[in-house]
Formats: sequence, structure tokens, C-alpha cells
Amino acid sequence: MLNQTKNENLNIKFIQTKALQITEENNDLKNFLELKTFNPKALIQKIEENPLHIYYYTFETKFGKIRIFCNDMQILAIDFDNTEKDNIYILKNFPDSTFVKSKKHCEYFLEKLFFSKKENIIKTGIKGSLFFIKILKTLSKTNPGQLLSYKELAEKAGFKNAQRAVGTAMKNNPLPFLIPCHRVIKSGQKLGYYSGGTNRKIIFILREHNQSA
DNA sequence: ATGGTATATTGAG
DNA sequence: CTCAATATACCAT
Repeated sequence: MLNQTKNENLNIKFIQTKALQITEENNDLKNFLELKTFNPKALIQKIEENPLHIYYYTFETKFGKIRIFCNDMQILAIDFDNTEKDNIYILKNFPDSTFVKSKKHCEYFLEKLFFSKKENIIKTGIKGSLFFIKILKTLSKTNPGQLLSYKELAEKAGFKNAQRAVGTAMKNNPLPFLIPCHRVIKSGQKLGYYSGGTNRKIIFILREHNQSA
């Protein structure tokens, strides 16, 4: 319902009022807003070969359903609401792996992501072009509460005019929240889109703003 | 050809 | 002058 991006300026007051509306009707996001633990940091590691096994599990949490894909060492993907559907990124990039439902492997990452009281660095395994990897690495170096535009991210990563391509990269981010694509907005303080829904983007942004204040 | 963009330009108020 | 809508340019897959 609040999902259309109007070109409203992204000042803090706007975010706060919006967040208020959102949390009134969405308890999962409300809990996310109140999540006080440290933001985990992603260690971006490129993987070339398909893991033999990919473990996955869907957790019922106070933040809603969260599905995690991982191998023995690294987290590969997260999704929030689409847990009924296939994860397109995983399917496309790891077609030869065997999928094993395993709570044990996945809950290690769930804990580190959302419930840990100390700062965590989480190893990730990313499949994709050099461009994709560089963009995600650069993005991972941004700080909680920080916002930057698609263009700024492109420039930071060393691709002067690749804003458009950065958009696609963000769309393909396999690890929302952990790799903070919610910090990437349009130029001129416009919110821009978010695959997980604009509502979630607003909540993530406000949560980090509150924390770093 | 397709994308979660950027920017210059135009036209309304 | 200030938006907001658009048209055109831009870049990696």
C-alpha cells in the first residue's frame, strides 16, 4: 500500500512518519526497527566453483520468515518474504549443487546476523563478475546510517558513470541487510527502489539512523 | 535488450 | 524561481 515511491525528499522527518505508518501495520518490520544488536559486516569473497552442498533453512523469527543459504564456511544468500518461491540468484548461479535442508548449518549465520551482541564479520561467498564483486565490496565498507547515491557508489568503486549498472547490481544483491544495499538511494535525497519493498528500505534506514545517533 | 539511474531541459505554477 | 515530468545519455551483463 505504501509501496509506491513518490519523489518525496528523504529527510529524517519524512522517514520517521513513514516508518510510523509502516510499523503500525507490520509487526515484523516493527521488530526490525527495534533491533538493537550490532550490524554484522560482510567479508566479500568471490567463489568460482559450485559448492558440493548448499545448506538452506527457513526460520520463523520475530522478524518474519528468513531463509538462509550457505555452505560450510560462507553465507551465500538471504531472503525475507519470498521464502515460498525459489531464490533466483541461487538457482542461476549454483545449478549443480545439491541442496540440503539443514537448520544446524544455517542457524550459525542467523545468530550472527540478527542476534549477536558483539560485532561480527561474516564470510560471504559471492558469484558474479568482477564489477559486481567490486561494487559489493565498496558498499560493504560504508557505515551504518550512511546514505549514498547510485552514482556515488559507482564512483567510489572506480566506475565513473556506472550508476545504471550499479542499480542492476543492487537488484541482484544476494544478501540484503548484510550487504547494505538499503543505504543506496537516488541522487537528490530520493528514496529509490528496493527489491524487498520500499517499506523495508525505510525501516532499515531509520534503524541505522537511530543507532548511530 | 534490460535494468532499483543521472542530468539537462521544458513547461506549469 | 521552483518543482516535477520527460527525454536522452550511460554503463555493465
